[in-house]
Amino acid sequence: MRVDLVVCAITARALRVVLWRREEAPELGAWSLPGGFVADERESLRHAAERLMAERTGLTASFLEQLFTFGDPGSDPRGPFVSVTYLAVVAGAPKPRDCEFHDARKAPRLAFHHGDVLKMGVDRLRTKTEYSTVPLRFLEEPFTLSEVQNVYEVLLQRELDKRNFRRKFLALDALEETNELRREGAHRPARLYKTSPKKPDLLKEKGILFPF
Amino acid sequence: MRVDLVVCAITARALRVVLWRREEAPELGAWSLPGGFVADERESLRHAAERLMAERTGLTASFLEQLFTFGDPGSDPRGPFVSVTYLAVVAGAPKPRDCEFHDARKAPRLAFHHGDVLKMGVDRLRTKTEYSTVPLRFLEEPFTLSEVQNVYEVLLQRELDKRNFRRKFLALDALEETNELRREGAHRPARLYKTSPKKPDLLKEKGILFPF
DNA sequence: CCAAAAGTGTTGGCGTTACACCCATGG
DNA sequence: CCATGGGTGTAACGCCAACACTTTTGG
Repeated sequence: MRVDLVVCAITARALRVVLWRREEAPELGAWSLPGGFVADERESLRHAAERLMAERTGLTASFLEQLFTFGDPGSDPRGPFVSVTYLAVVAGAPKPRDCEFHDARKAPRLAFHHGDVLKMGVDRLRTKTEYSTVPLRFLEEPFTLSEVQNVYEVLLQRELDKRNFRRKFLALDALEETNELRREGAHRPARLYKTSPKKPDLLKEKGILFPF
Repeated sequence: MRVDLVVCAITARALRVVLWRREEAPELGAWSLPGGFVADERESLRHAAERLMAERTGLTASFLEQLFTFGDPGSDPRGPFVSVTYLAVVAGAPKPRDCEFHDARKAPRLAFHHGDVLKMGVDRLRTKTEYSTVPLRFLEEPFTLSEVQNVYEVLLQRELDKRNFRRKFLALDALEETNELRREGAHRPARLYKTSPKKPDLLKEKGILFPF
């Protein structure tokens, strides 16, 4: 049983995913997603996902969620594998080890079923952006509201109105104001925020969403 | 590798799920979900789900979707299984073979992790009710608008306004009007509808949802 | 004093909700 | 003619989207 990962980060106003160049046949030299095998019958799937993420990329996920389980034996030339896929979000702009971040919209053709997995991961992320605070996981704490808005704009692929975004996002009550300011560059310093400790990602309470 | 099923139907204004009484240890006599093992490495997960559904309940799903893959070896006393779970919807009010429909809100305690699976299935169904036409799969075609409204009311667990429901649901353009009428009982006959052939279940087009 | 990003309120339009009566039929 | 569920339109309200200027800082 395999675990395959869609590992996402946001840098330079674009969504990036970790790709990996295959070093053996079949599809030698093709791009693929990082992944590997569950160690043995005693390892949980989630543990395998965390372990493989560390082993393959050297990164730690700030959000990790099961995506889908592919179990169509004929679809992989390497053998009749079941592939459990995970979506991972990484905070900040780290450097992965032994692999590269690619712009999610300009990803090359991927080996095996990995193109489908990537699409499913990115779609899920974009959908969640509309009704959850998962996008906050792309940021290192503390962060500014402008940084939050930037993450949402990248994921939703459109610009948002600053005043509306701030009013609406603060109303979610998902953030905690700090007294610190970030001063950088020749302009007014920005107030810093942290995620509120005991708030879930889901916003089903009031059907709150982001249809700006 | 196991496949376990949450099989749902709606009868007598309540959501029902198929439960199965275990006939062997451990948990002999306890209620559980229908399921079984994937036949061999050549059988796809979806095929296994369809096959086990037929074998265990004698029913055919009008909607079948993968739910989640449970892979925590310590959680099942029978062994270190991976359990791929599916959500199934059955149209009409059929009689399952060798098992029983229970009211989803009054389900007894279930064996193993099946309580979690049931909750996950019912939650998913209720969530999908708000932004998809999956609930139509509970109906045999052709159906009346009142029957559609009844299904949505059962799933959303509240009453909906008849005029608003009709206007909004017809605007989805997910139904096809037929010229037939259903005449039953001492009242005006109801117009019959079918699902529109080429409409997807998802209504992401216009962010349409059901916050009545 | 200039540039650059942070921060802040109000209004009009549209979509949602609330609401009551007539219609067609069988018995 | 009576009971039963089918079928239909409008008006008030609230929420969403659009919009521009002041503040604070570094250089």
